[in-house]
Amino acid sequence: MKKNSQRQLSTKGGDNFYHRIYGMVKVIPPGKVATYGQIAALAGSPRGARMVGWALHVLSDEQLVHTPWHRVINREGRISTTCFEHTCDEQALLLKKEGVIVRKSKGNYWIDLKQFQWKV
DNA sequence: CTTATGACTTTCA
DNA sequence: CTGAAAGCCATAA
Repeated sequence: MKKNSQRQLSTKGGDNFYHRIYGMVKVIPPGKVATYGQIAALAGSPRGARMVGWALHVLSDEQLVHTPWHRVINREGRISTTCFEHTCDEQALLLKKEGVIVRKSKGNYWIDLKQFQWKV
């Protein structure tokens, strides 16, 4: 039997930590933000930051409404992908409404993690 | 089943 | 300090 470097049967296990990620994101209080690594660590995978991004990426529009994905940002306290589409603008707006100070710098939004990073 | 890529993070030089 | 590479799990082809 070869050692599977990558899990082909990803759907195996039943309890996908995807749902855990969603739960963590939903637990983020308003006016606070969390990083992918933080959510991943809380979800049980300290290095699963990418999965957090994927998890949010695969979320349906209706799920996005129930999930404060805008409170999830990268380690720099900045929005990833250099802003996908209008989503970044919406995120910044939502965060501002919650009281989070979002600085705009050359098309990128920066958030003060020292002040707004969600701490358990 | 294998290869490649991704809303990321951390470590080494 | 900056830059490059590896690591991680899952999805797509």
